Amino acid sequence: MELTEIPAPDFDLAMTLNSGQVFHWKKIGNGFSGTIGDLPFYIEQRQSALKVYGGGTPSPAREPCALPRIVAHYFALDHPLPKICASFPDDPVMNAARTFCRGLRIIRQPRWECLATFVCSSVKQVAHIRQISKALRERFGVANNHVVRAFPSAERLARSSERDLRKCALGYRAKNLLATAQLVASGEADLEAWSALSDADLYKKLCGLPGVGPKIANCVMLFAYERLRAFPIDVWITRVLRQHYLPQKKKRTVQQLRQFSEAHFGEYGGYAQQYLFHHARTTRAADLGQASVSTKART
DNA sequence: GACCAGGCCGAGC
DNA sequence: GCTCGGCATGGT
Repeated sequence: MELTEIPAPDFDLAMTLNSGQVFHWKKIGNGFSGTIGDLPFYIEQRQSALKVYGGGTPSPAREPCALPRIVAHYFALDHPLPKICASFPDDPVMNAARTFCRGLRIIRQPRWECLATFVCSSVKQVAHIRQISKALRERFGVANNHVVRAFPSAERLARSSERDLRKCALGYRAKNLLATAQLVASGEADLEAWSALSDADLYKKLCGLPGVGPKIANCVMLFAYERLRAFPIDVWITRVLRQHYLPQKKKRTVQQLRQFSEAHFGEYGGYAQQYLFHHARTTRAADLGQASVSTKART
């Protein structure tokens, strides 16, 4: 394995990998093992630098200096994070999230891997999505002699069956994953070509795929197409918006939440959303943990 | 052992 | 156009 070190200012590796945008990185020692596309990596953060072991076996097809570029691109180290955070609205909830999530970046994920993973994500907790990602990689991914296998291609999953996919604890999502894999494998859904589309057209295309609706389409736009405005609204964000931004006796409709968030969070709304999501989810989980501990102590 | 989870889809209004 | 139930499964 080659070892390189790359500068990574304004970046928190653990925060980014644990924020619920990517699900396959495994904590090992002081760092994380995972893949970027088909390449295996082990990455440790040392202050504002990353120590990168990786890329698997060096191949003549790849220039030696390519690895730092691949890593820096994946973690979007070129995103102007101070400017992005400064663009967030100035209010108590957003400010708390911004402070809590310092160094969190929106990763540039491979399109198919991101789409497939989020098709599997509906009404699943983050911990379970990780399990599904792992199961799919181990059952269908190519062995790479590494801790984490690469995500299986659309072609590979298209050749599987709903029965086999269900063995990865997918439940009813198996049918959608298979159908979407077949559309992508056949070329009918050309994920790479779609990167040239406008936000609105890309959104329509994604929503045309089995198992993809407004929420998952926005996740894929944000995490795989670098549409940093895209604002996925899941149960956590719905709670945040209803509690802190649009409190009202009469429940706001999903439509109202969409209109508000698109207008209110601006150019980097997707980043703001991710900060709000991760902060809400993490602090809520901590609260629940505390509560159960104190309950136990009392009984 | 309930309750909940990064929703989507078709059916019935 | 909108609301509502069904869908599988495991973590908390």
